[in-house]
Amino acid sequence: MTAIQRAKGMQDVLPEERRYWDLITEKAAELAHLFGFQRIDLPILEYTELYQRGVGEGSDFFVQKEMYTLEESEGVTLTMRPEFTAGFMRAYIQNGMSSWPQPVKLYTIGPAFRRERQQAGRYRQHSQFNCEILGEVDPAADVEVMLLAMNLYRSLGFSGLTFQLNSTGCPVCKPAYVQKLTNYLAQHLDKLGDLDKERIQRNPLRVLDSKEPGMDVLLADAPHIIDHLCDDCEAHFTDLRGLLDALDQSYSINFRLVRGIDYYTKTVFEVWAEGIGAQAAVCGGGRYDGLAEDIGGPSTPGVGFGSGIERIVLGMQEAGIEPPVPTQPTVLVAHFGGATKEAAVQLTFQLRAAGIGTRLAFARDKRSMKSQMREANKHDIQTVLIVGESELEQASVMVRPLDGGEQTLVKLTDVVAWLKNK
RNA sequence: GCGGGUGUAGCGUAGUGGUUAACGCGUCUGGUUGUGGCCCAGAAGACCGUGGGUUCAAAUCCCACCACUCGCCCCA
Repeated sequence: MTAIQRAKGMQDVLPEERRYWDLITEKAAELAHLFGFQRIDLPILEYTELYQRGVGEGSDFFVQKEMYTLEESEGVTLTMRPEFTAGFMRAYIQNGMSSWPQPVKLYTIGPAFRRERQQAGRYRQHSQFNCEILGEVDPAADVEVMLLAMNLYRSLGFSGLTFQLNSTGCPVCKPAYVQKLTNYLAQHLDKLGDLDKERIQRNPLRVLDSKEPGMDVLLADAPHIIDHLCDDCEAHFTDLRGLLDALDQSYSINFRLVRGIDYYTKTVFEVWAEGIGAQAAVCGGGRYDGLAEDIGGPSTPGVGFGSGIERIVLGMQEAGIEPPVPTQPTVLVAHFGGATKEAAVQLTFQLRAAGIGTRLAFARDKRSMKSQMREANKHDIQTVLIVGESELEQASVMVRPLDGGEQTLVKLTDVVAWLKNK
């Protein structure tokens, strides 16, 4: 493995693609601030226990196979964050945010790591925009994070977006529902594939988002969780829908939308977009009122979402959305080496100090003017400043516009003003 | 972990058994002495993914492996 090659599942973000990231992160931060969220940054490495507890000891499947874990010292391991929510909650508890004005609304943008086979828009290192409201049970908080996500994709120019909405209940009502679902599925074992039979054992809710053929019909008649919610969850869901309706925000109740982890409660939602392969979801979120206790802290409600930047980029490219190209210098300083090079370097930094984006022609010794002009042309330079010996004798530079205009001799002391008035 | 597709210069491709592997784009240089785009010329750049095998002869046929990619599993 000595090849010069990036590690499996990793991506280089080159300038051409980076401009999508710039636009996304810029819009995300702008919206987050508009909604009253504050940015924080969390460590990439956390003690492994945080994720073990957060996700549940039973889910050791991914703990062993899909997390990057390294040994810190004897018996102590650190894990590269596979997600953000547990880290948010840890930071909330550890920094005493329960004594801040409630609720606490936070967002962050950064990388997360999962050791899985890659698919379209799904990599081992991926970046997420995450928003969380901690310490609030009001369904209006759910609406805030949902609409923040939706507004982001709208402002980026997406069309054909849909909200997928469901409730996953709570420890009061979920177990009974899971039992009802299991019973129903048990009565139709003959219509299930091997994969779904295994899912019944491991996590019956997962049968709901099975991609096996024929499941649409079978699941349509299965018990749906929203018909089996406890009073509290029912009220929360009703309130949430009422608020969305009041906002004229459309959504699809999707009874097959599930979260496999126990700390999720009540609201679960996704935003779907086209053009990102088999994974339609461009964002996933929900309420996690049980998480704080799971990781060993005081009961703290929370709701939020995470959105994969790579998937958004993919969707934008698919939709033909063009982010702006970052501004580059429009002035190039050319020279002939020796004393003219020194003068050219001085002029270049003088222009930059005056706020004029400037590119300096590099040349170890001397370089043909043709070559320097070609360089200017390739970089969409509008004006070339030629620093030659004859010009220097007059304390001037030749100002050569590339749009076909005449070149003129300008005093060194007047160059900045000349360029600014142009 | 399972399955499909693909691997020839930086990028996109041609070449399907026979001399120094081709073309386009890109890069660099030049087309007289200090001036871009277009055009012209030249140069650099590929152990044809890797390793075996078949053959007088392999980029080309066979096998294995690796990588990339898409999907399944899983999805915090």
